[in-house]
Amino acid sequence: MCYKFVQTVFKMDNESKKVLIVDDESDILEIISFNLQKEGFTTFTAKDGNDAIQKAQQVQPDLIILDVMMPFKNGIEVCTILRQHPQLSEVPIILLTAINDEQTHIKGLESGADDYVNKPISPKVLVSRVKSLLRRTNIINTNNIIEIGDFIIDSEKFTVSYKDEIIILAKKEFELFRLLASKPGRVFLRDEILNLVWGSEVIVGDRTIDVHIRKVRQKINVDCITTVKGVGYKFEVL
Amino acid sequence: MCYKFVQTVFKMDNESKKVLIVDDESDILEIISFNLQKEGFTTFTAKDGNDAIQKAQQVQPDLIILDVMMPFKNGIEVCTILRQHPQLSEVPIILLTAINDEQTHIKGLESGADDYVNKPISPKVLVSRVKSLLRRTNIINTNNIIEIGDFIIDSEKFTVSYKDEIIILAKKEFELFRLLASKPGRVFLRDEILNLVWGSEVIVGDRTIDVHIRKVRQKINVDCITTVKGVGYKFEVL
DNA sequence: CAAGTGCTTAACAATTACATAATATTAAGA
DNA sequence: TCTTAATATTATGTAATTGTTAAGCACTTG
Repeated sequence: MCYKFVQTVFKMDNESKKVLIVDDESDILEIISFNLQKEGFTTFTAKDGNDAIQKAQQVQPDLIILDVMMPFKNGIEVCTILRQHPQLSEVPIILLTAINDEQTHIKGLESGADDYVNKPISPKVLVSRVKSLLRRTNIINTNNIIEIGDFIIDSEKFTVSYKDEIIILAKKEFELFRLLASKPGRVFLRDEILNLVWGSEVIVGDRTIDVHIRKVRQKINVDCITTVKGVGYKFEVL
Repeated sequence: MCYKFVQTVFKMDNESKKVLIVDDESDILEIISFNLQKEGFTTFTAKDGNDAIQKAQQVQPDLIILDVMMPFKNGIEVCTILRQHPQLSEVPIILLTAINDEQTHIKGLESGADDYVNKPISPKVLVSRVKSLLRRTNIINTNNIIEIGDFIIDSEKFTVSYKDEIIILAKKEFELFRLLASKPGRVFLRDEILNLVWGSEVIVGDRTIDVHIRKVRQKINVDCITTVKGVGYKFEVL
């Protein structure tokens, strides 16, 4: 039996993704934060370039939104610095730029930004770009196929298959199964499962997990999810 | 991360990309040609609108740079004509416009241009825009023929056929279908679809995607587009 | 200018995922 | 074996998501 899996699978869906927003205007920080949180993202803010770099190191965000026009260090400078940082050089960055500012767009992309959004900001556009960029980068730099035992879990295709048979799981079921299978043998506490699949802000009853486990077990129809009473669940290949 | 990746792929790719430059001032033709060639592009030139259309048919360029102010036919007229041309309707077009000429910008985008660059031209800006636009259009496999299952999707002819039967799709329908079919099995999020088919600055209602999916399904009349609830859509050959 | 096409939206229907409640079952300690 | 806490199972209502249809608008074409 072969064990191929990736660590980044850990942070699963939007629910648990961290976004750092950097702007000197607090109104804008609020608007963006609000809209991203509404979509299940966890947000952090910084109000200038230096602050941004510090916060980025602390929280290790999954994506950074950077205003270009800022005091002390502007967005492009921050971007350049981040790209040279050992732990942050890979973080996707979206720049907020004034419309029609060609020079800035180019400098931005050259300094390593992945995308830019024009001001004035449409929250809908921004959220859409964030999701799209996260998915794009995720697909490019992580192996989204977990192969374990006779199971193949393909996040790109959103499918699970067992010995060439395709099993159709609903969104939550899929995420739950993928989480457990991402670290075979490891026990996930009920709290961990809640955080990673449902997100930290969402409050759901305890029985909800059980019910989803039940559905997965039913659909998978292979005895591979073990209950650890009083603790949680784990995935095991037989 | 994905930046580095794209960059390297690019330099290998540029060699083969053909760019047609249209302007009545020969100095400008030279400057642009020189700078694009330096980056590995193959360039062609035309000095007025009629010439442009003729050359475009001959060389089938991957991208066209069009000056707006030209004798005989201006850039916007040329753009409109190209957009109706069977083989050239999908070629990315960059307009060169006088700065601050909002009316022209608007007309330009309405006539089907993909981007515009203000005069006086900065070669660096222009080259960067060319790359960026090519990258954008490249994601969706333009200029290629996708053959998948019994489908043949021809981006040049703008046609889809299924088992020798030709299916006529409207522009958006075609682009939507092509996007899904370009990566069979892969789920495209609704946000990804919006960004890649409608463009990131456009805001359309949520039901718009559904309606287009419906139309494609109806016209295709083969069950090959699967809904993944809460996630997006995917194309699958059966 | 009438007819046609493509696109978007609104309104409503249909479907499905999900959370919860209620009850049953299991497992471990006394 | 009994007790109890934890989990399993089932059923059900509802909220969220998608499907469908038709209508309106802008633009094109004959």
